[in-house]
Amino acid sequence: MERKKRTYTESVEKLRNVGLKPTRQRIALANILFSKGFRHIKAEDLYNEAISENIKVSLATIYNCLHQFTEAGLLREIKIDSTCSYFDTNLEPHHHYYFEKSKRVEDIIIDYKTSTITLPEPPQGGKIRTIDIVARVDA
Amino acid sequence: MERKKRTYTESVEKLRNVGLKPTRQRIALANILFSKGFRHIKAEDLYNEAISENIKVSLATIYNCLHQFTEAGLLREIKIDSTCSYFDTNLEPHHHYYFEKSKRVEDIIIDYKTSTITLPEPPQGGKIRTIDIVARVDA
DNA sequence: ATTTGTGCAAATCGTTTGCATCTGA
DNA sequence: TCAGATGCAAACGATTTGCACAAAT
Repeated sequence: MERKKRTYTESVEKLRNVGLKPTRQRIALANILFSKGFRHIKAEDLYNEAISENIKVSLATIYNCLHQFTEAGLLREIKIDSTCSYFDTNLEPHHHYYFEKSKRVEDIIIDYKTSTITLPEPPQGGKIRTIDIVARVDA
Repeated sequence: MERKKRTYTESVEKLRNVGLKPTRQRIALANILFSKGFRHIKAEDLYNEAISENIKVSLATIYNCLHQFTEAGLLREIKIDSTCSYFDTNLEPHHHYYFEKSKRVEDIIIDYKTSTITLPEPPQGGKIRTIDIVARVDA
């Protein structure tokens, strides 16, 4: 009970900090997303999890929130599979394993002591926003 | 005329080599894909290009062929954007710039003299099939 | 002749949108 | 109060599927 209350307060704070009004649904989703370690989650999964916790929320709101959280810098969207989007709660620079059979995503922490990537300048003077590395695993 | 005929024959050969029956549509699509340098193409684009060259083909066949070509090792599918798939005619190991505004894809040839990537072992004993590197450019 | 490919239209799937209703400050 | 959030169902766009017809060997 105490723990639950603390999680709730933390979610409210987190939302306020990024300028999002702490509504029932946003608080509940933030609780799910941020209270038990790093996660890679699909909209559908988050929806099911919310429903199974008796949170009254629609799929449209799930999508809205995921995008709002991403824009606010609470999540990072990862594009791995053309059939669906994943959202990552780990904001630190890191990369991913993608298990193609189980469609699961897992973090890779690259050791930059033994890794260097040198890219040529992008043509047309654009700035590189991110570099995504995905190791696709046959499992 | 002579050049056209040679391209045609080459496409027929190429299809036979990978065990695909050289039908009108497959030959025509192979001509488009493989006769003018490396390309990154979407199903829709290939369809439009085919139509504008008066090739009688349906979108369903475009998808069939792209997948058959990919399985046969003539193309490589690249997953960059969750809204659509790209197919790359360059089979050499290389990576990509993705211009997010124009949704264009361009090759990066990484210089492995100055780049090394060391990944930890994938968990669960799966084998790494490919490593995809996408530099997302704000242009 | 027999196998294989193709076209079409309908179905599917993840995601987005429009709009009426509700909620939080 | 009242801007902003939510729910619902319908719209969407890329891709796939089922099945009758056509083409390649």
